[in-house]
Amino acid sequence: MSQSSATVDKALGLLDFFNARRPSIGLSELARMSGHNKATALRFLTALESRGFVEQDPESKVYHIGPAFLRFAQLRETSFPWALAVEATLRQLVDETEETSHAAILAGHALATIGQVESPRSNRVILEAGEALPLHATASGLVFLAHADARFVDDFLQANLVRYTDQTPTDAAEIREKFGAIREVGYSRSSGTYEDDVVGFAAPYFGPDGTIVGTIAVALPKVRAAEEREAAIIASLLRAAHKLTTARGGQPERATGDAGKYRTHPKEEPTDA
Amino acid sequence: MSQSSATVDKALGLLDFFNARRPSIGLSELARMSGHNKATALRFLTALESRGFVEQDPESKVYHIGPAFLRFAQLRETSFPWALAVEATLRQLVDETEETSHAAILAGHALATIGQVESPRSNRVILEAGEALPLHATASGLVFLAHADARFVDDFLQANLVRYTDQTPTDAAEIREKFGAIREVGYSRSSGTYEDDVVGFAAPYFGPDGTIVGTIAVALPKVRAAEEREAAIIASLLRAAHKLTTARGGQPERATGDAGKYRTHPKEEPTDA
DNA sequence: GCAATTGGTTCATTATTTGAGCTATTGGTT
DNA sequence: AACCAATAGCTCAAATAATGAACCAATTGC
Repeated sequence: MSQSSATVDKALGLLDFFNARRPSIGLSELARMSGHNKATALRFLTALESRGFVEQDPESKVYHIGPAFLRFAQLRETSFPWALAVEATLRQLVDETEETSHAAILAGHALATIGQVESPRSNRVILEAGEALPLHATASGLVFLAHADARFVDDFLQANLVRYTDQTPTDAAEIREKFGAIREVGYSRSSGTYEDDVVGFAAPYFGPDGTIVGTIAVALPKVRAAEEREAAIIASLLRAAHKLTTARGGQPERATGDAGKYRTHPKEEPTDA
Repeated sequence: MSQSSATVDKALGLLDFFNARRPSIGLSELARMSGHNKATALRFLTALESRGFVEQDPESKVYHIGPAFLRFAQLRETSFPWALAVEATLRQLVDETEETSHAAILAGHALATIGQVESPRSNRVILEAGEALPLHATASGLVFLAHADARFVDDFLQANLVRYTDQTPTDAAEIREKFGAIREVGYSRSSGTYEDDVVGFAAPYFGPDGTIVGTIAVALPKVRAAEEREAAIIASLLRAAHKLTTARGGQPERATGDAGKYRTHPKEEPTDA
């Protein structure tokens, strides 16, 4: 097994408890949420704070996401200016579909939203900015898994699959069954698996070597998901995904693409042979 | 001394080795740069990677800043939407001065650039995006120190002060001497202390409780720093800083998110009384 | 072919993290 | 005012996790 610092991982894990609905968290609360001892949580927070990854309000003592992220996000954008190109594509996709669209790439074991453009309609789906999308409960996640390397999928599916709604699939085998069809048609559709009353479509875009890079998706209120609209949305979506693939010099999918570092078939047989 | 996890701090410190000039680093190289053992560096990188803080190119094996930063930067911006307002102010400042301007806030023990607008002139100063500005060697840093809490200043000045150019002040006492004058006039000027041939002006902006939040600055090639231009630039700069200060007074939501825990004037006298 | 890189792994030694329990402070209730 | 229940933060012995020298295996340049 590949090594990894447990302490560092735990500390970084604290950051995942912050989200748009909960931008500020106190020490005891965070310790309770994360299951760590208060002293431990404090030590982590202090370390994170000294590097600007969290910030503490001097009055209320609560912690929130720090300014260092602005710095590194800038850095990443200048080195690999994706988000901007993605933004343009999303905008066009919204023009065509009139529904909220977003793009994501893999960050750890969930998808990180790297851009979002909202529908012009008043009744629209809104993603929380900076939200981490669960792989098994969203159209984006499923389409990603369907194109990801087998080992990555195995790793992920054996973890606990959170049930967000009655529709959320939590059985690994059941999820695997969808992959074939998704790869076949080039997109995935999900309905109410993450949020009730929301339908999502997602398609993958690929890197130069045919590996999946990320996903682009359209989300709309279930009430607007009439059949003929869906066809049009899917057409636009696939066009947008193709655009992202080629914009990066990517190749439209190899038979079984792999996700990042996870090779489909390593030279040696995997450990558990 | 306040506690903090040494391991976590070391791991996070690795990220500081990435910058615009060096967006990708290999394992051995990073181990050498950071002074850590290869095995240690690898464990840290693996932990960072699993959370999306770094990303590894599957071909070349080099590491670079990961996508998680895009996610958290979005999150921070929605909770504390600064960068956008700052951007507008910067743009106006560049309109008036025709010189590159930028704004920063404290992130750990350096200033994080949260926005930059470049001069329209062909010979202009360009900041590396996502650069961390050293507190002792830049106009922004000095003006920040001049308004920061005494304890914070003590902490910082007793660390090693890197010499970037012949002009870089590295003597703590010498640096302290400037603070009075800076507070007096409301801005700081530096010339060639970080980069040769660059002159910088910086002014502070404050939170609702009078603590310093961040700095706004103008940087120009030394050859253009004629006296009458300087006066105009300073006037514009102070106006811009004032705008940022007042703009934050009418912030919706609770007035959180200031430059860390350091009060300008603590109730008690600082430690070295 | 050889030499010098690289990324990644192993395992005994060592230093670090850990957490129950402590203090101090704040805010709300009677 | 006294009291209670939260909070943030600190201490120190016990347990655990980090560490690093030596070791592969694979490239790369000669």
